[in-house]
Amino acid sequence: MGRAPCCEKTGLNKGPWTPEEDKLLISYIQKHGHSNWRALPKQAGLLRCGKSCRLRWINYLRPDIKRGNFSIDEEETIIQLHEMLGNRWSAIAARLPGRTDNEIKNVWHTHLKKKIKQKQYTDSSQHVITDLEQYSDLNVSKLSEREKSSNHTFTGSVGSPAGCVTMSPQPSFSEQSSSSETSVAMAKNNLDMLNGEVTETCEMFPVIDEYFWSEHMMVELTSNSQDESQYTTTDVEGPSDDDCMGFWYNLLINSGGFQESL
DNA sequence: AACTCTTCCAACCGCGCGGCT
DNA sequence: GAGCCGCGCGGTTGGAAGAGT
Repeated sequence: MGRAPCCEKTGLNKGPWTPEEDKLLISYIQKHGHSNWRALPKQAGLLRCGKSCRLRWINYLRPDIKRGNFSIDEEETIIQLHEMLGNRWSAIAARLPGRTDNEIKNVWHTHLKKKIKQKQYTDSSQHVITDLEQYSDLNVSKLSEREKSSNHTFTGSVGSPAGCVTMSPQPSFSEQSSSSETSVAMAKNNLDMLNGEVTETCEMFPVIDEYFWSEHMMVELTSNSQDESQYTTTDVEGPSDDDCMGFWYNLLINSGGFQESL
């Protein structure tokens, strides 16, 4: 049996707060404070659960909330604090007066993460190509053969072992090796997989994508991969399809892969 | 103008922790 | 020590708004 719900759900409002509800909550807290969130909605005449009231107050109605866009300084502070503290949003919020953990979390996921990825992409793209040069026997034509024989399309992230259909949870960039070992290991795993030495799902090798250029960069290698138009990207945040394809070609050309196809 | 896609953010959900009995 | 309860946290989601076609 699971844990009992935090409040009686039936008959309670959910979703966006109305101005009337806001008024009720503000005036109640101004008069009585919020010593007991669970009892508060009833006493304030609100058809909400205590948890919802607390969230509304903390994230939106509190008088010391600073609204509006984050300044550059605030963004840099968040990035620095995130490096130190990780996803401890409340701890980060405690160091940014007027900002809430929820707001910081949202800003991180919508703006800052991309910003960092973009920077890391610029910084790291060159060494990955160099690493793959060392693994120039990665022969992607084997992939085409396997695709033909298995009659299906391999889909994988750039940098992940080819044919890796199931994406495993990704370590954060800080947890990944930033050295050449990672990309060489990935390239080796590609080859091993093509040689049938590993299974098609892979758990151990991190992909470049998450903190490399975008969160969900996927490159589909279709069975007739000679056709340039068959390289497509989906759910891309960041570089355009053209950018991705250019980069992908660079990887293959530099690593000696796809020479037959090209 | 109409439709689709993407982005953003307020709000929800489930879990863990600590205090109390 | 066990069980309950309330609170706080972090992850996730739904839908509105904006951008693109």
